[in-house]
Amino acid sequence: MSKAESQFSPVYLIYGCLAEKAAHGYEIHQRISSDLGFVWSISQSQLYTLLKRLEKQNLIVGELQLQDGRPDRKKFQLSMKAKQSYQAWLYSPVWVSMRALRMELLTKIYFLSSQDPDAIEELISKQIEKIEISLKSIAAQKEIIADEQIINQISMEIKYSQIQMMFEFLKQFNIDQVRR
Amino acid sequence: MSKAESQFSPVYLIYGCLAEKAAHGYEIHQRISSDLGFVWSISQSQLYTLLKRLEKQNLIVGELQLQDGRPDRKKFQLSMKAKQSYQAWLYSPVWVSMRALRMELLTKIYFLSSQDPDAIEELISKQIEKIEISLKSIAAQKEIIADEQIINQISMEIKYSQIQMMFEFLKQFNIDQVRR
DNA sequence: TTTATATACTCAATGAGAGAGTATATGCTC
DNA sequence: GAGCATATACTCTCTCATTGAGTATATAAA
Repeated sequence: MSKAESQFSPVYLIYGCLAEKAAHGYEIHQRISSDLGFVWSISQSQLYTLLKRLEKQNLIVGELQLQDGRPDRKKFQLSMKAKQSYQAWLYSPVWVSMRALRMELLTKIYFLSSQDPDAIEELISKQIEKIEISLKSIAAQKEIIADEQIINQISMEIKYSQIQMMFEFLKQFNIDQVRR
Repeated sequence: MSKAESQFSPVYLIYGCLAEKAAHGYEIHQRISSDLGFVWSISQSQLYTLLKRLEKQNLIVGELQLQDGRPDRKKFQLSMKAKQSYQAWLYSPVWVSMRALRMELLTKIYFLSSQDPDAIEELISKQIEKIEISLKSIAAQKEIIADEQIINQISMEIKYSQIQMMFEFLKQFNIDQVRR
């Protein structure tokens, strides 16, 4: 399980927000908290830290806006590179783990629902395929480790049931729910 | 969800190993990888970093052993304080989240199975109670957010199903499996 | 003879995440 | 009209998690 596969940092959450329109930190945080508050919980400071890092890496570009009566703020836009990596991310199914399926896949569906609702169906069917393959490989692994430490076996059993559950869930997922 | 409730760092994994006998880093890593490799994946360097931190905080005490033909090594023991916190941890049910139920609870069961197998039953029944309460509160929350962003609702739905699954799993858990 | 594996640990660097702090304006209550 | 909470907007510090690569020696396998 490589880093790229297993780790999903909130970077794409920022990209997703900025893909629709340039925004400043506070605004992004508001949106995430209200629309995805049960999927992600990201603190203000964490978000700002992340924005700074992305700006330093030239993945997003900030422009300071002076306001009076209000604190100044910095409006961010996606760089070309970030735009591309966001697009690639948005349309591809996630690595099969419960965390990714719950957090990352739902996030993709959320952004697709306002940015490209017609693509949701295909994403989900690609995801279902990927899960199917994964279930088979977990089943095979279960056989292999049948003589190992019982705790490992139980752990794998639980993992299997969870993914199976997501499999069923996605198969009967009603796309109209998330269409706007 | 406070840090203490939600975060389970591998610290207790180390405590659990050292509770049985003093050991050095390499040994601990071997044991975790083979017995709990599907539950945890912790790199060598992460383990050594952690050992250093715990030693610095006087939670474990290390003693350098010079070897010839082999690299020197450091044998660690639990401090009194760590022993107490380990005992308290070992017998209490975990915070209800999938991650904790899969990783932390199984780890407790694993250590109990060699350190105090008779206590497993009570731990599981306490855990079941705790899950029951949690399921009720999630169900109530589902009602409350029924008008919120659909993605949040779906996320909560998934969470509920997962925990329900663990609930059923624990209710029919056969303790003899893990008894030695 | 070379190469992989086992033993044992170090170091550097990045990233995640919590927590508290700063500053100003508006609205609301007593 | 005095005080107090809330909304706007962002900063700073610190700890801990995690990866990746490197060091050094001995033995077993090819």
